[in-house]
Amino acid sequence: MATIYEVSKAAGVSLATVSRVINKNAVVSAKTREKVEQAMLDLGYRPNTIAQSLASSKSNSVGVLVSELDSPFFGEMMSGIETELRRAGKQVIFAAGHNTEKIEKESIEFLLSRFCDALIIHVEETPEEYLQQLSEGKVPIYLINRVLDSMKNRCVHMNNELGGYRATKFALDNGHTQIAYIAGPQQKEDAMERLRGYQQALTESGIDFDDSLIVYGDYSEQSGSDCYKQLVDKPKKFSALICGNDEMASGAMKQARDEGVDIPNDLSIIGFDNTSFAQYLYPQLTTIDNPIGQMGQMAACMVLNDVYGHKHAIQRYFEPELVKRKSLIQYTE
Amino acid sequence: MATIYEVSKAAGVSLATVSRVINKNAVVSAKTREKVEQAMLDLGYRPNTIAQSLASSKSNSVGVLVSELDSPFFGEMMSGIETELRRAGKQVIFAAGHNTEKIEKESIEFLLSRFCDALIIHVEETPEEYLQQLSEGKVPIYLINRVLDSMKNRCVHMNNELGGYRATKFALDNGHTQIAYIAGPQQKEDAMERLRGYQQALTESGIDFDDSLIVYGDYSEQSGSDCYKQLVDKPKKFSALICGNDEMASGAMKQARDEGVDIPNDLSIIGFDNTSFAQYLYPQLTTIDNPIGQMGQMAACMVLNDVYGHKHAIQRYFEPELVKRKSLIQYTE
DNA sequence: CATAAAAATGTAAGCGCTTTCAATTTAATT
DNA sequence: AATTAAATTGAAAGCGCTTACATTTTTATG
Repeated sequence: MATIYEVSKAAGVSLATVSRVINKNAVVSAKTREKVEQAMLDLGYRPNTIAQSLASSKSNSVGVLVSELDSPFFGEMMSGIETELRRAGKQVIFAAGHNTEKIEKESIEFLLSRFCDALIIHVEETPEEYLQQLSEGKVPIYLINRVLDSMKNRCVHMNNELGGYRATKFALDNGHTQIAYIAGPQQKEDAMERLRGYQQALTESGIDFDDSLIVYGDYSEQSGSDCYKQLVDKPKKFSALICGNDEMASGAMKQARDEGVDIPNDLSIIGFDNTSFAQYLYPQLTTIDNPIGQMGQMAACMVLNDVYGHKHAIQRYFEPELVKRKSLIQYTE
Repeated sequence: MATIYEVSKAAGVSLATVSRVINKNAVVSAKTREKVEQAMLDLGYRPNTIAQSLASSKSNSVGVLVSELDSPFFGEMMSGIETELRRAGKQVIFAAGHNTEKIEKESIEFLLSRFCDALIIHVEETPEEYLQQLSEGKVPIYLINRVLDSMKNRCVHMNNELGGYRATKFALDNGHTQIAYIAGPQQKEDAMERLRGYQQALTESGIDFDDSLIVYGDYSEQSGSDCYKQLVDKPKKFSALICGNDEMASGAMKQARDEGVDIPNDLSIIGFDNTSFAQYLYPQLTTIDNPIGQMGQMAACMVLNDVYGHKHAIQRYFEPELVKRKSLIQYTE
């Protein structure tokens, strides 16, 4: 592989000049630029990124921490990030935190030890203080779906409450008034926000919401089934069921069907996230789209702007949209 | 950040000695090792991986090319690879090829330009000649689900034919004799292998297989629905349907249900791959497990052995197992 | 034209590590 | 104790690039 030295020889200029045309950061006369470019072409030269990194103390790589690599949700997020960063010639390093504080921390440290220029992270378990402390370090960190006041301009998030609201509003608009809710875990902020949206929509419609129509799962499919059972055991009836995510919606649908209820004719269901399998369910799941891919892309753009001097338009706040499919129909007595 | 130089000062030894204890590749007396280790601890020293790479011309990173980052199948594969490589402190760089020859090539070049020590790739479109040529280059490449004679010992693959055979055998064992098959695209080798397994199982059971019970899709869910329609339009009846992958199985199930057929009571269905959504389907899909996660892990182990001198046990060949769930039942007249 | 200012280019010192080869210390042997 | 072999250690030359600073060339100005 040709080195910058050979290029400089071939073009009859100095190392520094070649470096300048590579990096386009200092002015080089058109004539010499051409000579150099021709030489690079002739030699099939490609800069050694490692040497560039060492000399410039920029690794041109950004670390990304997700909970799981094999999840439709994080898949979309990774895809959004990778597309944007690769277009800019940056390298992306993914690591998985497996929803464990210890592993999340190790992953962050692994990423840092590889001299990432920035970190984009979506973590559940890492305490705020640690993030805080990290954000004061040399490497800028960007948060997805988590907002710390002290670093607001490096957080991108979605309005979960609005999502819960829109799901509920849609059920109400379709004539449902007895609407049950399977919420995510109470200690998760997003779960509580979604639930608040549900409550708000009901209140707004003048419907007293009834605590007995709310149960709490853990976002897993199994818990969706379990919660459904809890719900039907209660005296209170309902014609629509809103779930804190698509997994639980799937579990609830299965359980309901096993108990002989016809979806959507006997019961309407709405999920949340618009995970890729939502359309594989039967009936196809009406749900709230979580624009996680776009959010990932935005985080990437923020990194590109802040760290590499690009000028992308930035959006830090996203609103979830309703995706109408087949699991909810008009309420009929 | 402390450098190796400061460590050497603190320990009262030379740079070379510190380097030796870091890399554990040359003998250092116990006494000096201790001194150095203490110094590293005191200074919170961590080697600069970039400098290490430049000096050793090893980047300690391996590139991985998948078709999509947001796919359950590749998700599992990536997860298997990442787990194994990170345990070894190696960095993984993922790139997506999007099933396009051009992008696959660009991705490979991107990975190469980042000086990966090895490449693990799962590509569909890249022609054999290019892979061939690549494999003759400096950077070793490892193939998943594709076997080139010239580099057999760097390929890991699964017996697709056996998978098709086992699916079909299971249907036969459950009394089905009229078994339809929705195959993947004819130009894909794995699709044809799976189909061959189907044919072999039938032949072995003394059943003439009937070409009119075989239709070809493109592995997408939509094509599963379409193929199902084609199948029922034909005069030939069938009590079981085997699909070349889970997506098409899902499509077929949907279409069948829309036409009023009850699965599995009227029709049994088997998929292939055991994608994560297979258990979200209703009824839960009986399918053939594709151990893609393990295969990824194995590819990682091979890299670790060949490139970094580890000694992992290697398995290059995998057999797919049947996963019994609820979409196939005993045949009853 | 002479001169100063601006633009372009070159020189050379690192970036933090690995590794070859030589020098030194230690252990083994007679 | 002298000699030799083996085991440790150190010195120094890179790895391929960036960049501060110096130098040269070009352009502008009076």
